[in-house]
Amino acid sequence: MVISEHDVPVRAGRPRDPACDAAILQATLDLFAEHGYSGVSMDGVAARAGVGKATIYRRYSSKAELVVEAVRCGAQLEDRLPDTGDLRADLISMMRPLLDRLRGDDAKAMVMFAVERLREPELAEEFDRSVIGKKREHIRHLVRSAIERGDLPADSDADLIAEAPGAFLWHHAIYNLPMDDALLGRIVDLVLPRPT
Amino acid sequence: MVISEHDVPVRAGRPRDPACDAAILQATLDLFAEHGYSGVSMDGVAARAGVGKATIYRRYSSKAELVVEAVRCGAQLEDRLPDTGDLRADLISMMRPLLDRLRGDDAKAMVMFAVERLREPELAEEFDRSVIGKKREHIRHLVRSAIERGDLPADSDADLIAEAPGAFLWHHAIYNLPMDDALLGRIVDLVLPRPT
Amino acid sequence: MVISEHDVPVRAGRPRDPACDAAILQATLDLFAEHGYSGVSMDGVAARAGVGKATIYRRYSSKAELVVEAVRCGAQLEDRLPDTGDLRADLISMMRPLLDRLRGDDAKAMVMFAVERLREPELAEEFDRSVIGKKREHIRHLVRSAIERGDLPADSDADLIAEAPGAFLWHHAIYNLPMDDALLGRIVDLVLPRPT
Amino acid sequence: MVISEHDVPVRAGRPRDPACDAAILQATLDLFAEHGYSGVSMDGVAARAGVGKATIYRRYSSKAELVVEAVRCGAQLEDRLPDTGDLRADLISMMRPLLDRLRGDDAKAMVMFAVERLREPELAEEFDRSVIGKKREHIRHLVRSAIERGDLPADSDADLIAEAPGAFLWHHAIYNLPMDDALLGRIVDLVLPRPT
DNA sequence: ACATAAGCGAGACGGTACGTCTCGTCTTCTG
DNA sequence: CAGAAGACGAGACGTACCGTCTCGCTTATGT
Repeated sequence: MVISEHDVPVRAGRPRDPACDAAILQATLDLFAEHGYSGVSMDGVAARAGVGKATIYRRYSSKAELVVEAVRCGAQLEDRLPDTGDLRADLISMMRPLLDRLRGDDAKAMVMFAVERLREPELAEEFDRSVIGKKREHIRHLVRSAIERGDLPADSDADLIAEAPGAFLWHHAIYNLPMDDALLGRIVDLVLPRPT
Repeated sequence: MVISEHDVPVRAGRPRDPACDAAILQATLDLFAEHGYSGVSMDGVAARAGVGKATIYRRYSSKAELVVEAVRCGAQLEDRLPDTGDLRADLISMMRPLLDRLRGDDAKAMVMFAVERLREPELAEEFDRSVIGKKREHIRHLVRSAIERGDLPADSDADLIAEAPGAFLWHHAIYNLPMDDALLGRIVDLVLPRPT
Repeated sequence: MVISEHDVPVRAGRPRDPACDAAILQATLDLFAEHGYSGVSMDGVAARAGVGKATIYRRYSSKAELVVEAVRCGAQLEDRLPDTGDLRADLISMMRPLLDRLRGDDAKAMVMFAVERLREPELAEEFDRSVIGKKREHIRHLVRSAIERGDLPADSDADLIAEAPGAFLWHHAIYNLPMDDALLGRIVDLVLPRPT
Repeated sequence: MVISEHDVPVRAGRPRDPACDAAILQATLDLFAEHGYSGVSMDGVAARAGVGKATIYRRYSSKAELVVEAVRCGAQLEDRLPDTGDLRADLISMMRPLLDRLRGDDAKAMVMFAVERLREPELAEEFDRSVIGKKREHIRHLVRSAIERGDLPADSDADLIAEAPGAFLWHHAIYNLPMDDALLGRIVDLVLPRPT
């Protein structure tokens, strides 16, 4: 029996040092958190990571790409998709992790990531498909289920409701509007009919 | 006899050349639309406008300020702030120009501006103060008036309603969701109680 | 009467700062003398001269060009061309300044200059015509005069004798052979018949 | 039983590949002739020779050493050192190969090598020790022998005569002076007393 | 009427970051 | 173990840009 040798192409030469990967990303995240995007300099990252500049450019072809990747990796964007039958609760529990991140230390990083998403079409597609898309589709599914159950009027605008969580949370994050815990409730109150 | 010394301060010496103002802003807008914020360079603007750099810095104290002003002026963001007493109509009429621009040829520039706003903290403050702030405040005023008139329940979330137009429109623009004329109606339908 | 305004083209803009010219050349010479060609770095020159790198590159398009020019200017290559009727004395007095320079602190710089001469054909022509050429031609003239006077045999190889001073001195300098005062006498003794 | 451990040290393991030696030197010479010393890069040599960089550094400890060796081997600078008892003939026969090379296709490489020798101190030492030194010393030996034989006056300047061939030939090559066959005779005629 | 204050085009200046390149070493895998 | 491939730390190179600063000239005002 032959093991498929195409899966890992067995690259010749010395393999990339994983410790460098980590050091670079960590240094980038640190500098980014401390001084913002323009405060990240390649020489700075290299120095802080104890790494040559070439070692960075071997992995990322530009500062923008480096920062995006650092943030993406640093902020593990994987969420659960709940479906309990209680639309309000499901929506709130889906919004919660995003709210937390947009409120925490990673906020800048998150926003930065959203920014680069727009500058790199490929990144956008990948991101939308794998992260945003699923959540949006799941919310649409939840809303339609609620309509079928009779919890929501038949003429509810499922599509627009599905956009509301992302739209409001990002909007608040971007414009530095208050991001307290009550916000989630206010959002569902606004876009869903009050339960009688 | 009264000398109006406040209106136009009657500066001595040669007055600023209005043609320069126009040339500078136009060159800035062109470069911004073509290459984004970082593609705008002061030397580039000066060259394209046929103007010395000092002439630019005499008007704007930094690149961020210049770009903000250029986009603001170029996109005519000084919209009318209607107050007819019909909240639905007022909201729709306030959203219309933004929708049109986000749909039109300037869409790219608008989105890029929003993007760059996030990359450069200096840009963000400028933008928020001069562009966003007034509209948001006006919508809040409209909603509160509607509540006072009894057109809206007393417990309506005026603040959140005021965010809805911007939040949804930008969200749709950024994620390439449909931007048809019906969108405006759907938004107000979602966040305002249906008129009985 | 109209002064011809074409002579000095009245360049627009701020004129180059002569203090920078001086500072740059001096810093270059210093570093070159201390650490050799590879010890000259553009950042180092800039720092030592208290000048931005752009200010250097505005004047010299590369490190090589900068160093050549620094050496050329620093080592004022203008010599007298004596003609006393005493060939031995004339030759020695023509060799003396070159010997001194090749022996002194500028030695490295001189050699360096000779090197760059070979790398840049244009520089070579200019140099040969204005500096080397004249001296070589003058020596040929002196030798021919000596032959006419009968101080030298009629079949003397004037051309080769004219090369001897340069050939030997540079050879000694390049190969770190002794450059004492006696050398000049030894050279003329070798290539000129001993006076009886 | 005696094991000859001195002649070929009988190294354990795989022996060095002679094909690598050749490929490395050839690639180095090619690059050197085409782009000069600074145009030779270790990565470039490795790529062109189809060889790993370690394979080069196992043979030569630095770029300077590699280039020196390449030029020395390529130009076959290990000339014979004749000693026939006829000083004129010996000198001419020692100059001949250098003249030929300085006239031939390798002229550029030779001159460039001499040039680069001066730019990189490391190069200079290598070159002088291994190439120049031996020949100079041999000529000195020949001249002293001629003096002992009485073919040359006792007060002849052996050291300076020993420099003449190199000094004049390189001087002519560098300054594009005529390099015809007669040159060799003219040089010995100038620095050696005519045979009566 | 003419000095003076300011605007203007051009471009030099100090500083800083970028992205590329090379050197000489180190690390892996294959023959 | 040699060799091919190539990653690694260090650091110089030459470019681009920012925001400031001179130049020499032009244009209004105000006395």
